[in-house]
Amino acid sequence: MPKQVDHRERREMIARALWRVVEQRGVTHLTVREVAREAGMSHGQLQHYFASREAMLSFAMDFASEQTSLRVGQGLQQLGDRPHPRDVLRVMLTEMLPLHADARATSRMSAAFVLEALHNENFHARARDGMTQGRSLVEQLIRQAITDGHIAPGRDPAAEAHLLLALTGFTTLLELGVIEPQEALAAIDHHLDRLFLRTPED
Amino acid sequence: MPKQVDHRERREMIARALWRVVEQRGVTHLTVREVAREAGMSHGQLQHYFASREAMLSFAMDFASEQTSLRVGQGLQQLGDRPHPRDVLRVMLTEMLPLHADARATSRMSAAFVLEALHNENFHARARDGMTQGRSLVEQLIRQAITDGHIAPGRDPAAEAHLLLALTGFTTLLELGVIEPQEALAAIDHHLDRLFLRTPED
DNA sequence: AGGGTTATCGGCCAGCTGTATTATGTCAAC
DNA sequence: GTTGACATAATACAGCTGGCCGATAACCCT
Repeated sequence: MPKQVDHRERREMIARALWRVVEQRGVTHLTVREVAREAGMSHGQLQHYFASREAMLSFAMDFASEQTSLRVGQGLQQLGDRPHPRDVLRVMLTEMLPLHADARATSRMSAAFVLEALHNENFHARARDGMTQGRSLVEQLIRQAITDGHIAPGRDPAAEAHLLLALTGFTTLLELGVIEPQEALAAIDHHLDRLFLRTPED
Repeated sequence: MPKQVDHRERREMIARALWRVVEQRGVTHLTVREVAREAGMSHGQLQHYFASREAMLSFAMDFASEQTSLRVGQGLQQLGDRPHPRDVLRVMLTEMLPLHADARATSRMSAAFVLEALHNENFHARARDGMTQGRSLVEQLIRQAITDGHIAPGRDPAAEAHLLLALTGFTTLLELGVIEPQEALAAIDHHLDRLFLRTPED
């Protein structure tokens, strides 16, 4: 029944199957055949949508980034107009940590991707650029917050941005069950509480 | 010339070869044959020292933990008697981050190990226990520092311990070249500066 | 209605994987 | 000097890997 098919949609479907394989069975089981099985198709069919394993991985990773950005965007939208920068940072952090099913899938993809990126020039550049962009974003947000009087002027925007990004280190602790989600959230709130000044309008 | 051979020594030599493979070529190239080649022996010989691939990985990981602990211990020794808890935490953090060759090797091993541990019950328990132990250590250190007046009594020891452990998240930023080592160190010092009180005897 | 495109399937391949087995060489003890 | 344990090497093997190709079928357009 080969109707005309939406390739983009099919690829996303395959990418989600790939995420499930990574999440449920681990990177070592990330093979073309296994992904095809998870997606409910033959590996011949899968090759019709991805010419190579690398192309499949590449798409799945980009898609994971997109979906994470999307979740962050949705979280920000719920904060309404002119949200407090503290809440903005909190949304960004919590959506990047494996605190719920969607985030866990993309988080594991990201971890596996980074590990491979260290020995793949193509992947490396993209991972690096993505993170550098995030770093600039956070730093700019902090600068603005200082200007707006939400953060003490003495704080170093670069160092504070680095510290916030480093908090993605909670990922490992959460995944291994060393700490519970609410403990991670409490620690993040502690950190943000000390970063931001208590201003009257809050 | 099969003299009597120190098995432990041989295994450590193989483990270091395994680290080099992981560091230089990536986890995907972590195969019995590749490790044997890196160690300069036939894969038949390697099998004489490790009955299975899993046994080899297991040993290499334990050995990485040991060596990391050793480096931390050496760093602490250089601080002399009764070191300031701030310096103790700084040594622990800096030895866990990929800031020099030895640390980078064990750090990458650890990252690969965690990723696999999520789907291997044996590995999972050991990774979890190791981190839980580290968590307790840091938390106890903070409690003592509060008692000794180095940290404000209002601080939550658990949350502060979690934040410090989360700073291992610098690993990813460093490995990808998003930030430079001195930037990570500066951020860590910023954090420690705010955690500890300035006491007269310092 | 028919020709061209697209979709799907199944099997094939060379290469690599971890493991098991066998053969050969080398030492120490009796 | 023979025996037995140990060390090393080489090979065999079944299974899986990613990539490739041909067959078949379903659709679209003219």
